[in-house]
Amino acid sequence: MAITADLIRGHTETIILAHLYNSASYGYEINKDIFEKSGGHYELKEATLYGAFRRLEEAGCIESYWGDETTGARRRYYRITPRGKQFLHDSIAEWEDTKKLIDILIQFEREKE
Amino acid sequence: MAITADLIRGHTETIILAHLYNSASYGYEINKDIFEKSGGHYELKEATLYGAFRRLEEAGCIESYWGDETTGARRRYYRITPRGKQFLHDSIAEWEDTKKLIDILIQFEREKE
DNA sequence: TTATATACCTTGACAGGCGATGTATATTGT
DNA sequence: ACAATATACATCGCCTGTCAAGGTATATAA
Repeated sequence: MAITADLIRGHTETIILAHLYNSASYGYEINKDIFEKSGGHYELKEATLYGAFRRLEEAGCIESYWGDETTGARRRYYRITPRGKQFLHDSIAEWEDTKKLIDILIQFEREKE
Repeated sequence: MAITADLIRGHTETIILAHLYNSASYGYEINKDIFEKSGGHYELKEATLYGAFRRLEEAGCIESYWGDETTGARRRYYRITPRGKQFLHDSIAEWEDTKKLIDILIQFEREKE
């Protein structure tokens, strides 16, 4: 039942912050980048994406502003804040710890053959 | 905000199945094992544990039976089924994929210094 | 003029995890 | 004798992140 998407739960914000680290971007583009970066294996659902933006902005990890496009659909850009960078560093450190922990916990003694 | 426990979400069933792979056990003991195996860094909450047992049993991944203790509190033992072993193998394969995917998605271009 | 791509956003439901609480038995300390 | 602790089970209601579905609007290609 559990598909990959289920295991990514909790990493959405980290993924977004990593994409914003060096340049501001907007929802649609971020999601396309993630899709390509994942080799077409993963893509955020829009509701998940915008939910994460809201939480990150409330937490002061990102700031948003409207782009000045004169043509095409309007875009809301997001830029990462110093707090967001700190949060990203902490999240990645936590991920490294969690990875090790899960690897230990799912070890099992294989039956002798 | 996201603490380690949040990132373990979705792995509870895999962790339990790994612990049951070679020998049946019961809730309290499994949780103690996990606590020790994690070096005291992680422990399942009881509600989480028993909820996972229920789901795993409904899915046919484990079977339960009462122990025959003549003293002390009764124990409900769980043993893994062939279906559970299959599920475990699949979950671990999925975890390996997910690990790689997340590692790719949280990469970011570090600023030049 | 219809479809597709770009781009935003919200609502309601679901599922896993958690805090709190409850039950019962056995052992250890005072 | 009594309290505290450890063992061992289980449930209830809440919280939170995710998702399916739906909605709005602009520009371009068929």
